[in-house]
Amino acid sequence: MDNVVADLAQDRPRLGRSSTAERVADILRDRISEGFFRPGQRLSEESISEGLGVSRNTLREAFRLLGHERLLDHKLNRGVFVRLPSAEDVADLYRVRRVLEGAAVRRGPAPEALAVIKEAVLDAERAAEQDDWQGVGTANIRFHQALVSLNESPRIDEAMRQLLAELRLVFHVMENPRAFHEPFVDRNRTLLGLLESGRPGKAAAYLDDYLDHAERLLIEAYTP
Amino acid sequence: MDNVVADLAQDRPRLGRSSTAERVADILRDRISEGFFRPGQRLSEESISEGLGVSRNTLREAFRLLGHERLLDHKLNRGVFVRLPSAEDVADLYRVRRVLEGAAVRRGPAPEALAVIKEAVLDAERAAEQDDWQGVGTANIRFHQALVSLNESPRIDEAMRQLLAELRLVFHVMENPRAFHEPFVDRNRTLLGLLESGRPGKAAAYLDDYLDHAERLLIEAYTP
DNA sequence: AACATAAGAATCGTTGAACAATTCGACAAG
DNA sequence: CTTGTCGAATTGTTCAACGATTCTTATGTT
Repeated sequence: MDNVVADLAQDRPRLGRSSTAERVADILRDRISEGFFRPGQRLSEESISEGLGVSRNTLREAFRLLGHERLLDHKLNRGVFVRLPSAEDVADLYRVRRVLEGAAVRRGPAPEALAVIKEAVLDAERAAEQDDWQGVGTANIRFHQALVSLNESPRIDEAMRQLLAELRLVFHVMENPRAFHEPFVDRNRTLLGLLESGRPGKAAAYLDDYLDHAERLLIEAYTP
Repeated sequence: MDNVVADLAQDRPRLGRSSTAERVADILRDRISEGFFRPGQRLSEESISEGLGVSRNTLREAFRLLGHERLLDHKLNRGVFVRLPSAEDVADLYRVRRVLEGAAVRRGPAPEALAVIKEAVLDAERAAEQDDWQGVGTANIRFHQALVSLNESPRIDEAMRQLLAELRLVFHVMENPRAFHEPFVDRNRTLLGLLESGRPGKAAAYLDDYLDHAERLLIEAYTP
């Protein structure tokens, strides 16, 4: 019985998990992430509150939440816009990635975490074989999220989630995001191998080169 | 003329920089940081909105902002409380510090950034001589903020600001926060020396030990 | 006396309307 | 072509109201 109680305690955070504003934020976050709302687009309070059937006040609370996640840009008296990251933003996002992912691989893999990473690599390879580049993209995101989870820090996991959501904004203004993901299917496989072989230094060096490559490719293809 | 326009563009972010909700959030953030509102305390919407002369809706927007900074805890239908970090939170904060500060020292110092760090060390030493432990605390915070700035990443700077604000919550529920800061005046000096001598590896190792020490001390003295 | 239950008060969540403040485009004047 | 002015549209903020939820207190039962 104690086991049951302990297990249930895990779900406790999900209990408070519902206010209209937060649910609205969830919806908008999904819409932005899937590209329904394009970067740079203005989100009208009136039309969206009417469309979702919530009051303007509630919608504004949701806007604040997403603004803090850097998905929306709140300009005083002018409204909220889907964030359009600058080239400088992209550079900074990769600075953060180098720090977070670098620390992760240097730390070395924990057994279960490594299984999740391997799964992401396999998913990416399967999707690539079927020319499903959308699938490759999401698998790639899962890969890096799992990589960062090696730090075993909830706050770092959360920061990485936000970072990747922001990066997705960049992909949405690129011409052909598919071609961009292509070379990294193999590189993920290689990085996984280095992790398994237990050579943190080697893996970290490879990761640095990996991220340099990705950033360069992204900046080139990026037209803000 | 083009120069003038380019220069002015720098100030553009400051233009949007004021809405009542944000100013309210600034006030509350200061009050929390200085300990006027204690961790665990509930902040009544009615009394605070009346006290500040703003409407409940505006106050709630401010609450959302601080909630996202982990300074407030928003419990559905029960109100907002000043966050009271758990021991697990403290452990996680130090995990993040190890990553962010570790990456900073490994990267090695830039000349001007090093000047800011040195200034913080001197401030701490001066304050310590006068038994001004409040001053030592703020100087110590400046030291670590400057340290992290070696990463040259606005997002990491921002994350560190939030982290330190959260850590201040912990200090506010400790019995004697002064004694806690005392041993680190010297350690900051030592770490600075290692940075100047240009041995990133040595500095990183020392920092790890530094943070282990600080975390242990903090956990011991912490009564949540 | 201990406990469960139920009524009541207090507070939050959300809405809708209202008005002031600000932005933006159009158009007229210099 | 630049500058000033007007007006429509949108945001910023407030206010009042009501249902929903939590907390408190009183009541009754064993």
